[in-house]
Amino acid sequence: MAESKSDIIAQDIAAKIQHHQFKAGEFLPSESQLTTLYGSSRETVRKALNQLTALGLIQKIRGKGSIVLNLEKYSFPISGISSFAELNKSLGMHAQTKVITLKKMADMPELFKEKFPEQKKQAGFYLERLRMVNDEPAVLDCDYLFTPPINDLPKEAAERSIYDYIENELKLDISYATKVITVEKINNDFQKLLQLDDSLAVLVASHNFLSDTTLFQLTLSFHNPQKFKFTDFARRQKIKL
Amino acid sequence: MAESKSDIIAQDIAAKIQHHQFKAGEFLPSESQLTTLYGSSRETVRKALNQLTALGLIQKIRGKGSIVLNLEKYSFPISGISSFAELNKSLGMHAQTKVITLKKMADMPELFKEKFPEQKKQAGFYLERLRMVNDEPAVLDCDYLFTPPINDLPKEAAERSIYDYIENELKLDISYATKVITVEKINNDFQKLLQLDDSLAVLVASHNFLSDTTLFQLTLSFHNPQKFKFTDFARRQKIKL
DNA sequence: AAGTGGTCTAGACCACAAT
DNA sequence: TTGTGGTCTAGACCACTTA
Repeated sequence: MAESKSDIIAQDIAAKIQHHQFKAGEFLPSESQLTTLYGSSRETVRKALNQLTALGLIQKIRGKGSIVLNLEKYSFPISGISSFAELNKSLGMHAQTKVITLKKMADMPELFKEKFPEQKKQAGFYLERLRMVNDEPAVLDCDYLFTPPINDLPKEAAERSIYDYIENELKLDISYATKVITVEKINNDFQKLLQLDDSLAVLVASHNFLSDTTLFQLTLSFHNPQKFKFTDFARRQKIKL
Repeated sequence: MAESKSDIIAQDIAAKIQHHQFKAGEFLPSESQLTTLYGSSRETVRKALNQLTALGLIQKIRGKGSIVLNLEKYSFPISGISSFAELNKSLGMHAQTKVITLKKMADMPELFKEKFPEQKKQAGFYLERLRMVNDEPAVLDCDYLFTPPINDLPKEAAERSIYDYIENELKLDISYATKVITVEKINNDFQKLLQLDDSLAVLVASHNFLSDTTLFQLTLSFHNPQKFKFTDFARRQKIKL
């Protein structure tokens, strides 16, 4: 992946925090110590530490040092764009994916036209998957992947991880996403699939982009409200918008 | 405030994007141009651009330039720790805050003990506020502010903005927060206050910290599900956790 | 006074895009 | 080849904490 030196340092320190080699509440080695430890310049070390700060792994305190934050205590943040497959791996849940629909279409299905009215007609793949956690339906994921740049989508990729397929097979660079979380009424079919008593579900709607700003995927995730949990780590904004 | 040079540059460019002086889909001046424009080194300009990248205002493309992203199109992200008062200002909604309860306590109310069972007994201020948007109840905010470091909390501050009070009067440095969003049943009192037909509400529970990692505030925000909307901008994670 | 993080600089070299 | 962003460096100076 051509990782930079600062990424490697960040990765290494992150792993050591995860494995409690650096413990919560304690200080990391000082920047000058890390500089000699990793054989790099101070700015490079600082770049790595800034990544960890943004993730909520550490907090830097001027004059004192970088303290390791207690993640587990406040429910660990799952931010960034994470796919379902990746989520399972990092948490250790018994999860399963059932592909309900996978088909090529000349235009988006009605559901997407309704939820994303600003989108123009475009060919793509429609994918519907039910996510089971501990053998109970938890999430219904509906994806629409635009056909350029996604020209093919094998069923195996849909069952395993489309992000892995897109990044490693198609060599596309997934970069960022905008997400909107709301509570909505859903249709009977979906209600049955999710085995809900009520018609209300949590909807996470997202636009997903490549690094060249191409919109390549729209997603509608319908969550069982009882099982829905979204955690976030946020730093106070310096820049006023 | 002691703003750094890179913060000023970031602020300035952000403002120009907001005012459409730099338009969505177009490129910013190149880094070397910005360097001469702001009379700073390239690394300082890059630091500013990195902030804008993290916020989702721009996307950098190697060999081409930094492109301004279209925020409005995909519902503008309100991330970071934002207070209700600040939110109103940046969006332009007619909003109002009614203080229902404000009292000093020797220990947390039952509701907080239930939702934050890991917390020990500690004195503080309990604050209950109803947020009205367009004259309809939208959010019920319940706060518990620990008494060190919050030793006093005037009613005016609660009505206006406790964050403004904490930062500008008490001179404390609010730094980060962890948030968890779930859907929960609420009690009858809250249901009436929010004028809900159903007993389900969206709960945003947060731990709020100062820059020295002190936990100073717990918040339980109960949202009317019909009016709830949470938007997020997320970049793909390089570091695996 | 010594150690820590915060900021800024000037310059170097690389990778990629456009021509 | 030229211009763009990506990374790294060595050094400087400042602000804060601790002793």
